[in-house]
Amino acid sequence: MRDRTPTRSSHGPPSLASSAALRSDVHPGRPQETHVLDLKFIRQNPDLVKAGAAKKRMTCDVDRILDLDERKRALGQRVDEMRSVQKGAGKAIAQAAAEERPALAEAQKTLKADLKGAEEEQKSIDEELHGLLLLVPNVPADEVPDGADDGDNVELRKVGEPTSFDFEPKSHLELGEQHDWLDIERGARLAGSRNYVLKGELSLLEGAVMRFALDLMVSKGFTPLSVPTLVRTETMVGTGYFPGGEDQAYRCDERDELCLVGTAEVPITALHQDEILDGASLPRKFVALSSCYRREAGTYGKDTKGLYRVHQFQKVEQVILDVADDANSLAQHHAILGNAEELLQALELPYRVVNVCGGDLGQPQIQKFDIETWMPSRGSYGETHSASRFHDFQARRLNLRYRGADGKVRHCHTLNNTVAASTRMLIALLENHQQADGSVHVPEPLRPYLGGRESLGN
RNA sequence: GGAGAGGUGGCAGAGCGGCUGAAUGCGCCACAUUGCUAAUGUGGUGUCCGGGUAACUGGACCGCGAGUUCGAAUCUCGCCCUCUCCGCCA
Repeated sequence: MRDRTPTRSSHGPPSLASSAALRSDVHPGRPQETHVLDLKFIRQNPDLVKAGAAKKRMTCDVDRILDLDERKRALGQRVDEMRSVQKGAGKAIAQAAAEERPALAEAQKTLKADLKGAEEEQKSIDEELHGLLLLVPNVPADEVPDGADDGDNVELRKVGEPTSFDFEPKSHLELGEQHDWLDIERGARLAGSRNYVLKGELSLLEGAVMRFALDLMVSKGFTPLSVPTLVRTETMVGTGYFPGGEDQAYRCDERDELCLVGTAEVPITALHQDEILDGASLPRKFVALSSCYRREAGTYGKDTKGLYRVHQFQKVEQVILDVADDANSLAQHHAILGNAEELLQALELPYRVVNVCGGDLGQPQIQKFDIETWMPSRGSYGETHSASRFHDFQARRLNLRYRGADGKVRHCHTLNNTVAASTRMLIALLENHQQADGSVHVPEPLRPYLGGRESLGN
């Protein structure tokens, strides 16, 4: 018996999706069992898991899981015993005189057949159990407010006031047109709807924001990374996006079992999968700039205008891998939230922070804070950042562990937050910093990245 | 894409059908010893599942999966990955 860290954990997304397609055959190089979750926790706290799912407005068949678990363990004992007998007999045969061997070997055959039958039963139980476990939602933290959808998210604070203008403000689309900064039509011609081309100063501004965000995080001790954005299906499962999020990801065809990531969170968090890190090396803080790809399936007719909802954008993402300590993780959660707030304040943008309610939470997170930045053309705050805390959910799936000072091996805790997502930052910058003549004020920290320019479009 | 080689414990590296969960070295831990450091000696040192309060104990794991066999790290097949050479290419 080992480590019984009394922590929660779990797995899997809400929609049933194609979990069949995600089975062992798609997980090369790793034993199927490893990224399955903490069955022990579910066994010991079934009601907590059920209540957690209910809070997230999700369903999961805990009773079926417990039933399978019990059968699995009983069967496991039987199989272990049979194998023990088989091993003993095998050794006896090895030592027996040559002429006695055929008879002894013959006697082993029935045991072998029984064993095989039991193993097959074991396998089918494992498969069903594994599939169900992948779908168990992580138990939300106590700090998560109750609620059904984003309308029930709780505002924690508002920083700055919605920008007021003494002229009729333009939308980022209008500004883009005025300065020939944005070509939506040709973007669509090149790549379909929800695609765009940034031109001239706007393209430079994008680069400036991304670089500023990256430098800000590096100055805070985060290690910059350049990571693959095309990853294995396995990596998507490990980070909790699959099963359930298949429709949101672009996938390569059968020649390459790869997916385009929707965020650098995926490759960064999975960087140390299957490793046992030295606890003294934690926390590991990473930041990466990457392209992000989102299919936006099921959003037809929603946010169809402009840069708000697009298929591809650039994003600087921060990720922390840390020890399994709830209080510490909560503190880190607030820290990464603070990092993003610092960026918004430096860019002189008004925003608010909300504590996402249970019903608006995904299956992997135990808590999420969203930052919404004021967007004049929407007349409201629009989501620009999302800070998530996962407990050991992702680490379990990724088999990401560390050895603590006490010598014990535990799963890490993982957290991540946006630092800056290009398109939504551009909307906020353009619209909040526009002047009466259509020029755009450049916040001080961005100027070094724009050759010292104090404003664009003039 | 073509041709070879290979994937074994934290690392290096043996093993090539039973006595191997795995030699040996390094690293690490403990104890001993030397006036500190270094050196030396002895012992220990993987992960996962299950049973037991515990000491302890059954089983699995030598890239992954399937197969042959009474028995596989060792043989066969499929897959993944790495390295070298050639070709192609930003």
